[in-house]
Amino acid sequence: MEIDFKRELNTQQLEAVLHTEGPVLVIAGAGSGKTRTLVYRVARLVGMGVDPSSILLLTFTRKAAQEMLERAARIGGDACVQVAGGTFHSFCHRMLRRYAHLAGYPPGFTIMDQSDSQDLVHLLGRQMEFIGKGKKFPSKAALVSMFSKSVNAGIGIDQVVERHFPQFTDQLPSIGQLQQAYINYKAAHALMDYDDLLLKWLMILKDNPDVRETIADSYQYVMVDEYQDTNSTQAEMVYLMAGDRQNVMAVGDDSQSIYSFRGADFNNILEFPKMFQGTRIIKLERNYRSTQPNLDCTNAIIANARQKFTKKLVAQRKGGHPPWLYVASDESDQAKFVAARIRKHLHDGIEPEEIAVLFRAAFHSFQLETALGHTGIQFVKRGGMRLVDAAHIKDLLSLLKVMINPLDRLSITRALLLLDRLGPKSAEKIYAEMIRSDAPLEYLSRFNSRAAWVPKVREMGARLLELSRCGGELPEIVDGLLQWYRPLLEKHYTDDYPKRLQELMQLKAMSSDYDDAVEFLADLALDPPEPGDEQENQGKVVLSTMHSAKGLEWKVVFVISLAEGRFPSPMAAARTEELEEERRLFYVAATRARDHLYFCYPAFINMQGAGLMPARPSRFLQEIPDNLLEPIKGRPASSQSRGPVNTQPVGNAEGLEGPPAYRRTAEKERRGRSVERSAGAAGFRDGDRIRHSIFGKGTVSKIIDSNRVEVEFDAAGRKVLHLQYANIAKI
DNA sequence: TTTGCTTATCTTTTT
DNA sequence: GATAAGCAAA
Repeated sequence: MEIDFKRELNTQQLEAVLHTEGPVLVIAGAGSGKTRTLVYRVARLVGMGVDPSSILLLTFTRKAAQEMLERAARIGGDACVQVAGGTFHSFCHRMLRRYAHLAGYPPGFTIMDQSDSQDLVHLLGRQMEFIGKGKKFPSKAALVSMFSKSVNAGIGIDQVVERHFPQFTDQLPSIGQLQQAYINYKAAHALMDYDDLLLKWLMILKDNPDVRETIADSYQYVMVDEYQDTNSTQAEMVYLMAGDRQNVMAVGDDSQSIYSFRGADFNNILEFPKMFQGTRIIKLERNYRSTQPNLDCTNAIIANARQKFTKKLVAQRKGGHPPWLYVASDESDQAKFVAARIRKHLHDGIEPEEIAVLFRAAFHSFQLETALGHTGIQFVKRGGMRLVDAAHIKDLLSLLKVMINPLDRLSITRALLLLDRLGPKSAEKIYAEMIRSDAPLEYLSRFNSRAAWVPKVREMGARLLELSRCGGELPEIVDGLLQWYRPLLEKHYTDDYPKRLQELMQLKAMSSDYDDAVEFLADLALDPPEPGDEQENQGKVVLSTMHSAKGLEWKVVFVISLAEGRFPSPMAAARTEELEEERRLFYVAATRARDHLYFCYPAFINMQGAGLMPARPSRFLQEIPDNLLEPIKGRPASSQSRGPVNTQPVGNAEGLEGPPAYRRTAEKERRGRSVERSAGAAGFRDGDRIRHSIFGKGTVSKIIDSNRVEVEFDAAGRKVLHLQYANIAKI
C-alpha cells in the first residue's frame, strides 16, 4: 500500500517535528495513522542520512516491527530494514546475551515462557507441599501472575495478594515462600522468565554507567510504538537508553490501553512529558479508517469511561452506515448469522482476509468455528492456545532441551514420563542420579536397574547422546528426535496423531532457519509462531481475540458474544479499574472496522454448570444510544428486541452478579508476614574452591562486594555470581 | 509404583 | 471439553 504523504503531514506540527530532535509524544486516536507517523519518521531520518542501525524501534510484536520497516523501506529506501529493535523482550534478550554476566547470569541462560514458569511453580509448590493437598490453593497460573505483578508493580507479594487476590490472604506465608523458591531456582539454574528479561536489562543499565553510555551512543534515536502498553520498567529503560540526547519519540493512545493485567500502565503515556523535559506533544484526532456513523458509535463507547481521555476523533471519510446489531436467539444462531453474513460479503466481492470476527475469550468462537466448517469458509484463528503449548510440541521440545542441558529438570522429567510404565517416582529417581553424574546423557544411555523400562531409558539416552554428538544441522537433529518420538505419538494420540505430526513437521521446518538450538528455543519463547505467520492466511477469514486485534483493521468486523457473562469478562466484573479496561477493549474492537461493523449477542448463553441461561446485552452495548445502532431482524423464533426484555425470564443473569466468592474469605483474619530473607553472610574468600549446581567446580577469583563474587569455573569460564541467588557451596 | 477410572473445576486477555 | 486431583486396583 502506497503511503499518502499529504495525509501524513496534515498537521504542520508534525511536519516540523519530523525534522527536529528531542522528545516527542504523539497521542493519536484509533485509525489516525500512529504507525504511519513512525514509519514516516524512520524513512525521513534514513533519507536524511542517519545510520539506520542507530535508530532503535521498539514495538509490541515482532510482526508489527517487520511490517513497519518494510513500509519504511518503500519510502525511505532499503536501508530502512537495518533499523535496530523489535519487541522489547527480544531486544532485551539480545542485550542480555552480551551483558548477562553483569547481572550474575551466564550468557547461556535459558528463557522460560509462560508455561515453563507455570510448570516450575507447580513443581516447587509440590515440593514444599503447598500444592497438592486437599486444601484450596491458588492455581499455578494465578501464582505466576501474582509473582509477575509483584515484579512489574514493584510491590511486595503481600500487597499483590491483598489487592488482587484477597481470597488467598490466609495462604500468604506459603505464597511468599514459593515466590522466594521460584526466584532462587531461576537464579541457580540460569533461567529467565519474561519479566526477568526486562528487569535484568534495566538493572544492568542502572548499575553500569559505561554500558549505559555505550548504548546511548549507539542509538541516536529511540522510538516506541503503543506506548500506552508499556510498564514502568520499560519506561525507565527507554529513559536510560536515550541518554542525554533524549531523542525519544513515543506513540500511543491512552484510550486503547488494554494490557494492564500484565503490568502495563497507561499513566506512562501521561507522564512522558514529565519524564522528558521539553516534550513536544502532538495529537492526531482525525480518523482515516472508519466512517462517521461508526465513529459516532465508538466515540459514544469511550465517552462513558470514568477517566476522560485526551482526544475525540473526527472521521475524514464520507458516507457509511451505523453499526448493525443482531440479537441471536442463542450461540448457535449467532454462529449461523455470522457465517451467513460472511458468505454474503464474500459474494459481494470482499476478500476473505478483509473480514474479521472478534471476541473476548478464545473459547467464544467454538460454535462459530464449526459453523464456518460446515459452510466451507476457511479461517485462521489468532489468540488463545498457542502451538508451543500443545502437549506434543512440548514433548518434542523437552527432548531437544534435554539434549542441550541434560540437567533441565522439567524437561528430563517430561521426557522420561513419555516412556511406558515409567512414572513420576522413577523419573525423580533417575534425575537425582543424573545430577550426580559427570556425563548425564552417557549415564542415561548405560542406565542400570531391575525395572522393566531400563532398555527404553537406555535407548532414549543413546539417541540423545548420538544426536548431540553428530554435529548435524538443527533440522536433522529435530528430525532424529521426531523419529524416536513418532511411535509414542501415534500410540498416545491415536485419534488425531496425523494432525499433530503435521504440526511437528512444521516445527522441524521452522528450525531450518537456525544454526543453533538455543537460539531456536529462545525465539520460540519470545516469538511463538502464529497460525497466520506465513502466506497461509491469505484467502482466509480472521477469527481473533480482541486483544490480538490490536493495531489491525479490516473492512468488515463482527464483534460477537456481547452479552453479560461473556463480555465484559466475569473475571473483571468485581473491580471498576478492570471494568474500565474492558470498556477500552470494546473500544479497540469496534474501531477496527473500516466499512461494516456488526455487534452480536445471543439471548441465551451456556453457563458452566448452570446450563442454558437467559443473557442480557453487555452493559457496554446498552450504553450506546439507540439511534447510533441499526437492529437487524432475526428469525421469527428469536426474541429480537434489544434491552432488558430478555432478562425477564426466571433466574435471569442475576446469578452472574452475586458477590465474588473471595469477599467471604477476605474477611478472615490475616496472619502476619513471615517471609524471611535468606541469610546474606556468605564468607567467601579469594581462592576458595566452590561448586555450583550448574557450572560445576570453580575457584573464587574476586570478591566484588558483599553480594557478588567472580568465579573462574573449571569448565564454564568466568562468571559473576550474586550470592543472594546463586546456589554455590564451598568444597 | 503405575495406571486407569471417576470426579471436580473452571475456564480472560499475552510478551 | 480440557485438565487435574483423588482413589482403587494391578
